[in-house]
Amino acid sequence: MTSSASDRLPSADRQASGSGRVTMADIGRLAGVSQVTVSRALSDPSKVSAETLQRIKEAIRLTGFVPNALAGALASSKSNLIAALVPSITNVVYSSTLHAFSEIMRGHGYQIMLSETGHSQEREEEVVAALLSRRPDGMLLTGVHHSPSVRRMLMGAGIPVVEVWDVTETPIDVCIGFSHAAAGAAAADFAFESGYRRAATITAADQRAERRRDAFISRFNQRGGESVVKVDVAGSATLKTGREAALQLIERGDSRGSVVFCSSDQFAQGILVEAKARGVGVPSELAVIGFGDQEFAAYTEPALTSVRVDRDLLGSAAADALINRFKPSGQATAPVHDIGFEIVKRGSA
Amino acid sequence: MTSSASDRLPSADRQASGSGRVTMADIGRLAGVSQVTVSRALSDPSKVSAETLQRIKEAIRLTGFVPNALAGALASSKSNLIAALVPSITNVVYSSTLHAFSEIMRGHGYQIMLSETGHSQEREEEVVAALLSRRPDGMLLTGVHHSPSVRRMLMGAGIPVVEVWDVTETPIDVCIGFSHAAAGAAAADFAFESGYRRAATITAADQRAERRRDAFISRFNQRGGESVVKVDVAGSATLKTGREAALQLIERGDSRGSVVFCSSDQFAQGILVEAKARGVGVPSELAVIGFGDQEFAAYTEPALTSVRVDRDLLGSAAADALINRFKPSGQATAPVHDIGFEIVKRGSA
DNA sequence: ATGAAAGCGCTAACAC
DNA sequence: GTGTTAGCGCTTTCAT
Repeated sequence: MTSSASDRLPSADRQASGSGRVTMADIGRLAGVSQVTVSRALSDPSKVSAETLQRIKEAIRLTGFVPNALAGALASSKSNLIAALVPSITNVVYSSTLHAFSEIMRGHGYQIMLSETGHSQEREEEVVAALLSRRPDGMLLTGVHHSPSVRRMLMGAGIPVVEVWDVTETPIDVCIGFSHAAAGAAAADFAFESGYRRAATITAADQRAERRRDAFISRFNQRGGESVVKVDVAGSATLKTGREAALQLIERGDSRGSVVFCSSDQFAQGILVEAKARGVGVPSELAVIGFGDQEFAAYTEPALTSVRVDRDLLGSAAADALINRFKPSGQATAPVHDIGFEIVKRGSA
Repeated sequence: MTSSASDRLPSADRQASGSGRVTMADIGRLAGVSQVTVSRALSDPSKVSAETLQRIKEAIRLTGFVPNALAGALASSKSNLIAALVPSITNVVYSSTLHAFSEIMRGHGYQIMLSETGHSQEREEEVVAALLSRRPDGMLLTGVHHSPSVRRMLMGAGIPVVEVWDVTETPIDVCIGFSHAAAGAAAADFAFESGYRRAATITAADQRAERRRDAFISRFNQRGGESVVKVDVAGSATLKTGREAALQLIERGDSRGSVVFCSSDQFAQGILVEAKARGVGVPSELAVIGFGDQEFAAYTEPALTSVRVDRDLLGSAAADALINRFKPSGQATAPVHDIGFEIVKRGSA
């Protein structure tokens, strides 16, 4: 009987009105109560008598009612929506942070609105404006370099904002990351102390990668290393471009004994492959330092020496910071949280 | 004067009211027009006189007004929100489809609400319900196997739904993908015709991968190949687990001359690395077929033979299908679109 | 425990 | 070209 009743519902017809049309008022009518009571039953069942609750639940089941969160958000000024901006979701480095972030936010009842900025500030401006119109309760930003306009919009929005993957003296609100300059310098120290006196860099078109590169070069020179060979790659880091860059280096002829500081493990793996294909020994003839310590880094041959960053922690700490800001007690979060990094020594350097 | 005026705005104070409090009515007051005129100026400037438009724009600039899309959506029953569900965003295979999809949707003014299902049907149910309450104008689903409850909710919602990465006789609405059974069988044909008579599979815990595996085995046997060695990996496909699986195969001793059909290029790369580390020749002693033809597949040593699927096309075709359904003329889209696949022969098999 | 009224900030008719 | 009047479907506040 129950199933046959629900089978007859008009909502089974997808091009027809559908459950989108059922409102709390309708449920109330079916359950013999007012619309507010339905609202209460859903937001805090303890405020409603057991029998009423039963009838309401039954009516919801029968109609396939789905509450309209848009209306709820408008009335309560709480959207339960979080906007998240990443340079690119196809880059594991960012998507893993996003994953960790959204898992936690989801657990607290928040939905994620995602947008990619593609490393472009203009794009970020458009996207931030569009997202803010959706009245998110909070926002996740990647990086700390934003246009004045973006900063203004965000400050004006009056919502918690977390910037990840970098640190700065002037966060918009909360900021969780590490110093890319420090990472580059640490890599240079590591290289120098491992005995290398010649070095090269392979860097993708990413602001943060460029800061690591610059810090690496400056520190390496400062400690007395030879002048560093700089290879900049236009797009993003791939195994392919890594191989090409490696080839460039190898063909220069003067790369023997160099250590190559890569802006990502993809590049580093490319060097490994190209070196193996050309019979160049790693690390004996060419040493490699990756960045990101991606999942595969420990399993290449030789295993990659890489700069490890806890990408998941970046995401989960960002989520925790937001959640914390939502509490009335909020504000307790430190404005800047440096999670640091670690150089993981393996076989490649 | 202009800048000093805006500098004094309360919206510059982030913990204060912020721009979130400015409404169209406020803008109207400042510009000396009614609220509706402001609404018109924003949605269709041609409906408003040039001078009025100017004053409205100025007022918006001064206040940092950001329209409330929540209210707009409620009033117009058009949210400009699209819900997208993927098993995992850290898997490039899915994130690239999502990327292509969201680029196009963004170009048409739609925002993406993202959720991960982690290959779990229960999880998908929760997530679909939560997302539907946000009244998205359309939804992207990965895969075609959904619980009855999900199908019911979606049919009831009366919005366009695109299922990607698979095909089925019974799509919820529109479906764009390819037959995994056909892909597995094609790989078996390829292997057999390449002369291999022994085979193995390495498969991650993914429904679609399992269907490819089963079809591979059944076709390989059917054509007279030896019984296929099946290695199933619990989690997702990584270089690490690929190496481990390869080791398992190699240590069995009877793998010489086998071809291994992998559920992803990550696995395939793992086999390559492990084989090289153990001095096992590829493809002479062990041949490898990957799946996905990821960016790196062409640049490993040897380059990977893999089943190529146009992941971007999957995303962009899905977006086009939705956009098309939104047009009054809509419905013209074919319910099922099989984009096929292609076996790319390289060095590994 | 439940209801009535007001209103969130917009868009959609319909006037003029 | 612009204003007025009604809602959209909820939550909030105040009664009862």
